[in-house]
Amino acid sequence: MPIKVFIVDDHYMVIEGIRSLLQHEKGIEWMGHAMNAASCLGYLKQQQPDVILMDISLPDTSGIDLCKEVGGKYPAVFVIGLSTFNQQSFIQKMMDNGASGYVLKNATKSELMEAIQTVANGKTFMSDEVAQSLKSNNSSEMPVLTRREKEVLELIASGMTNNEISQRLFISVTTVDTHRKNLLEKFNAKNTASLIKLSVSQGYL
Amino acid sequence: MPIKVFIVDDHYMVIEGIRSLLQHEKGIEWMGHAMNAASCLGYLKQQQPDVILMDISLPDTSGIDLCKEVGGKYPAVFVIGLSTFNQQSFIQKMMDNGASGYVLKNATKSELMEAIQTVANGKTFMSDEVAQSLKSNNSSEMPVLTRREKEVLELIASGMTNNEISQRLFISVTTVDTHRKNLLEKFNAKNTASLIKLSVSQGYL
DNA sequence: GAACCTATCCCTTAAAAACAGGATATTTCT
DNA sequence: AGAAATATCCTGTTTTTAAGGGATAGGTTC
Repeated sequence: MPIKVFIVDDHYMVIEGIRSLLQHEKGIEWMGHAMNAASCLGYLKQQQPDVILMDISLPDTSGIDLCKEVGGKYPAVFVIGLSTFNQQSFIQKMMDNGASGYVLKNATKSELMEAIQTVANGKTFMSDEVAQSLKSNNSSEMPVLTRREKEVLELIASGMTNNEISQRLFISVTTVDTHRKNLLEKFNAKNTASLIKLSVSQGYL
Repeated sequence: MPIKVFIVDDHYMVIEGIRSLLQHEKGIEWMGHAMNAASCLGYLKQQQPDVILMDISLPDTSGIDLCKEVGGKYPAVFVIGLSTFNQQSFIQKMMDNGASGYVLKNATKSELMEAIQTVANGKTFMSDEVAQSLKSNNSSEMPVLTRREKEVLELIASGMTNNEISQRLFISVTTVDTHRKNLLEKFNAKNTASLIKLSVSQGYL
């Protein structure tokens, strides 16, 4: 029984590439593709593949959120994250949201095949490169932010002062300052400049 | 006479995708691919294609630098920038360095074909989406930074204070402050936070 | 040689952020 | 119900930035 594979990616060339790689593979049944989250969910109402290759960046919802939704509604469908970025932040988020694997877009055919087969069997697959970057950087990376902290962080990045933020959020300046203090601590940042740099590079902004 | 096309991209799936799109196209001669700048330059010593599709992010040199080098050594070879990012910063840099076109990785087959044919005729091609994002964002264009300003910008982002920067660069604190002042003005930023955010998102950091 | 850019330096003042130490509600989870 | 996490608020002090004003010297370009 062949493994049914579906792909969600907004890059036509990547879809085409994967199709050309997998189409004539034994053991793989090519189910088609979607170019955004909505059409993926629409497709899943009709048919369920065994494995979905899912880009993390999609035009409507992010692959990270889509992954969560798919996992909740269709537990039998396994998701493999697909991305250009070998960044622990994205990989971590994707796995936290129920992905069974993560493959970079520079993966070889055999790597991709291995990933699909492994995941279809209910196991977890991660290419060596990815696994390594996760290990090397899992010590103190990626703080967990509260909703409010994220909100404040975004406003800081947009150039607002504590005073302006406090007015926008209807809270006191001292509260904003506390959130700021906590953000600095969570990111282990020395000041605003490094805070913003770190949060952008880790995918928070 | 078919147009000779070569591709430089470190993503196997994209290479595969483009090959599958172009391989059987009339008027296109598929020359092969390179997965990094070095092997691209090596290939060019032997043979010159008419058009190179070039990813902006490569493992060794950036596509932006490679583009410049290719343009200098082989004026008859036209380069089309290829990227996931529809970011004015990259597009601008690529075009400044002599690219004849810019295509996103979600381009359709016909768009890609049009790009190749247009560029092979010595004209410039830009997909609508890209052209639009260039137009929409040319008001707050990319500021031109001096060497010293870039240096200071990086040190600011790393979390150093003016005092620390001045010691590192062996200049006075007031000088650092002036550079900072100029940076804020050039980026039209209100404060450090937005300065860093803008410079990261525009590819300076 | 004049105009222009770059880098350097200086001053002042007010605003903002960092740092240190709290306290008290309100959710949320167990 | 109680613990833990989250959000809120407070009072200080010290350091850092922002924003305003200028000045000088070396280099490049026209």
